[in-house]
Amino acid sequence: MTDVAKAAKVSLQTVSAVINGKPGISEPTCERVRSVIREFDYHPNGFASSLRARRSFTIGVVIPTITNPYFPEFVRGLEDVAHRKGYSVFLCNSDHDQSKEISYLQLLRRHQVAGYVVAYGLSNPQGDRILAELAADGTPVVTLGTRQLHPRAVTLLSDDVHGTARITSHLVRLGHRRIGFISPPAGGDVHRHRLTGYLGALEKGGICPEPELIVSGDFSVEAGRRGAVHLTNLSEPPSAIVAANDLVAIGAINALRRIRKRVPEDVSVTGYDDIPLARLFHPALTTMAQPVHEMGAAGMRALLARIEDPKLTGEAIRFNSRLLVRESTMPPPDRAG
Amino acid sequence: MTDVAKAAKVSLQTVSAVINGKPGISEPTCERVRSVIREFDYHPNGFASSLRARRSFTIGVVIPTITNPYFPEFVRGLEDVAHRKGYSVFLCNSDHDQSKEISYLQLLRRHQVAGYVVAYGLSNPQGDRILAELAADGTPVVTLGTRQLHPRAVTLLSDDVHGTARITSHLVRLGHRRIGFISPPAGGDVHRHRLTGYLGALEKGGICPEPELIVSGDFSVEAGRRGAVHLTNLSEPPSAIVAANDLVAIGAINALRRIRKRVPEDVSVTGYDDIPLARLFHPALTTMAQPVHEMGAAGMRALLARIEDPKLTGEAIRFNSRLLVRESTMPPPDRAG
DNA sequence: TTGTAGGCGTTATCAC
DNA sequence: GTGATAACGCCTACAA
Repeated sequence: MTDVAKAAKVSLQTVSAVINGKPGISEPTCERVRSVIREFDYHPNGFASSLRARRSFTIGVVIPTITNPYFPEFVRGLEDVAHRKGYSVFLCNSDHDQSKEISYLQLLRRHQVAGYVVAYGLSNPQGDRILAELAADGTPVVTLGTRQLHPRAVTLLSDDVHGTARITSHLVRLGHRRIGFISPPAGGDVHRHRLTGYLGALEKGGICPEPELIVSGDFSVEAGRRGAVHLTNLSEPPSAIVAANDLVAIGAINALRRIRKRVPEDVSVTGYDDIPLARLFHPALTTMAQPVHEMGAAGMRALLARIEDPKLTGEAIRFNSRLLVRESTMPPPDRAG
Repeated sequence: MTDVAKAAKVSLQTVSAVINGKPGISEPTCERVRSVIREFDYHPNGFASSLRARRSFTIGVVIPTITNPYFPEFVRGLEDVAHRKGYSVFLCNSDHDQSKEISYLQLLRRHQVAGYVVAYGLSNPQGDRILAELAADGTPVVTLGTRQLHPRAVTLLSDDVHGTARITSHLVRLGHRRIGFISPPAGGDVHRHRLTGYLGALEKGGICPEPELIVSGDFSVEAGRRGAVHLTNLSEPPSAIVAANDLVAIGAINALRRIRKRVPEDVSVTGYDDIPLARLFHPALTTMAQPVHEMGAAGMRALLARIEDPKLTGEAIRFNSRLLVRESTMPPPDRAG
């Protein structure tokens, strides 16, 4: 920068002003500086400026895994608004690994990111503590999850209880009485909420829940496979399966097909999330659509608002999911069920 | 850090040495410093250290869109090895937008990333120039694409010509004579290579290519839909379709299903890439599997090697794709064709 | 508008 | 092992 200033015969501060588009520089000077910058192929050093300014324009984002198509959509939502406001996103995959999540959080802290977005930090006490500390210190924090970590943090809440109740009820109304449930990872809040919704819907339909119909899983295709196999091996297999998400549903349908069960004729299967491929799948998935992209966008808007104005308090933003009835569900083969 | 040094009654440099795990510090001192760090809840400032050390441990990665499941796999490959060596990844979605790609490249340069990985910078002259400059200056650059940008850059090459020839030949051997082609974005190298492969396979099979069977598209589901509709509306529709990738194939199959064409009974469809869902789809996709994760891992290994030893020269790493015959292809309905 | 001085939090380089 | 001291590249002030 010093060289540029010399070559353009202006002061250092003028160069700085030109680079940062500050007012008070005459047009010809401005142009001359710019041309020298091009000529020297000069590029400002972000470290130095962030160090000095004590602020950065990058947002740290931690998600479990970019490999579940749900998250790319969410990240796009975040990015779209961040980029529009001149911020960029530092994305980290925790891979459902608590220690990795923590090490990324520390990495982000070293990078002095301006704010944090953490999606489904799966009941990680240490990680939660770090985030709560951060929030307490006034660093803007947004979480995608089930509960508010700290009064100053923003939480993106999805209506898991209601959503699961909704899709289970859809099955009940169709006439299903034995409805299997492949659950989210045990121990997490999502698991608890979803289970509550499922049980509530059964109760409302006058169906007595059977423990053997509830199989524990996670959010992977593999969990869907295993769950479906397990459920069909029951002496009295279910006529419908509520899967933890679309990936699980796809895994379940796949396993079912292998053992010559037709979906939905023999057994209905529901997903959750409405990933882009859900409607393209065959059979197209009946699922609860979450406004993922919008959740990301709203989360980033809330985060940036708090970066610009640190006095803003925390809040919980609720998002409603929508039941999408497609091809993977129908009345049970035996309506007498 | 100064505070920590004072409180632990040691010199600044000792604290620095402890943080960076440098040798030459006695165990008790080390422990004392660490405990003070914890007590103060001190966190090193990455800007300052990168500024001073003139190096950073982050790698800039630019991909077209995280929304195509091909890229998450690639990114995971990159990340897995980067993380293992203490580097982190700064991920940017160019969204197939040239100006966005350039602005991200500049952003990364400001962030002084230690190296660049750019995937399919789709024939962006300005972007190519920036990368070539970077490579010329000795900054490690890895591209995933079709040609080497600069003798010092590393290029991850996939065998598009051969791969497309391979999968087209598969269709020819099955007895197909009219084979549609939904192409990658026109004008790009991938387009040219794939087309070459397709035409070569036809020629080898003694089939005269028909321009009307070649429809231009891109890498989206929508392109598959449009392409399939267009092809089936031909007076003599093809009995098989070679799609640009799995997403396109899925779009095509979907459109076909809507107009009551069965896949593969009425028309065979092939994909490319073998995204995770390809084998789960119904019908499971016949496709060319690219070793995407390995490509990412190898790319990052090559990049880190060049960061550690700048004298290393560029190279081209070739990856072979594998034909995976699954359910979406079979002989044409009318073998007389 | 310009020049100069000082400091952001580290690390490198000395001599001790 | 330690303690000073000088950068790293940029920004803010303040006086000119």
